[in-house]
Amino acid sequence: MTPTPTHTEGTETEPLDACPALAAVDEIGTKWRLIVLHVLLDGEKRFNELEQETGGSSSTLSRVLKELEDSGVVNRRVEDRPLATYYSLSESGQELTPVFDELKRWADSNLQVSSKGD
Amino acid sequence: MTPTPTHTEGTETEPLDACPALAAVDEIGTKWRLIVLHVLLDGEKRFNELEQETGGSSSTLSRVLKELEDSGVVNRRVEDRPLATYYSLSESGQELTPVFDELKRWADSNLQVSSKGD
DNA sequence: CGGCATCCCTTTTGATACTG
DNA sequence: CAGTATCAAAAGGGATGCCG
Repeated sequence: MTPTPTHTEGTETEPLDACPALAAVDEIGTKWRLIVLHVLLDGEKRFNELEQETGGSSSTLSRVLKELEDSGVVNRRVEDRPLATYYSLSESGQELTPVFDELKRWADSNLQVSSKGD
Repeated sequence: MTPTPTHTEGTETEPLDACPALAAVDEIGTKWRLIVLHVLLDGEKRFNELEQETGGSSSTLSRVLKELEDSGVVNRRVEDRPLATYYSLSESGQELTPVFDELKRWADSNLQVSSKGD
């Protein structure tokens, strides 16, 4: 039965990008972007620090950081004095906090940190 | 995959594996997993429907579905009568709702469906 | 130190074809 | 319809080296 599925809008085109959530997934839904974003939630970091805290290589960081900058979620600030580059979350980037907050909550409830007593 | 944080555990600056959010990213933080999860949030779907609604190929769906089942976020149900397989979110999977809800909210506020024509 | 280019290996994804 | 296997292509990611 159910010849009339209410969810079938009859759209032949994949409205994947038409859905805000999917659009978001497309923008930040990759492992490294999420990792970098998460680290940045802690505050402004230098390229150097990101490498260490994320465990990613410079090439990877360089790429992801640029993607994130392009997406407008990350801000880059160059300091002349000590001559250092600082990365931080932009306004929209910081608004991702609740997302990570819920993710963390979910993980805490449904995932187990497993045996970390190694 | 598996970032394998082989960094020096001597510092407490990179508790990547100790962070639940990162563990979650590791479990569901991939494009296809997020897409499938999102579609499943709409309700129980057949393999067939998932292929069309996600736009993924059978091999990709098959793989991702299995990963999700393995993670315990997706449940598989085989119906004998019409002989059909139904996929749905498990308890933990459904608890991802707030995550996607926040993600959608973020996208709606910070992302714009913008120019999708060109 | 920040960042990029290059080389190269690994993972992901898709097409296609085939089976139950 | 559901699901798998194989193969080839693409993207991801790391190591190294180099330059500002």
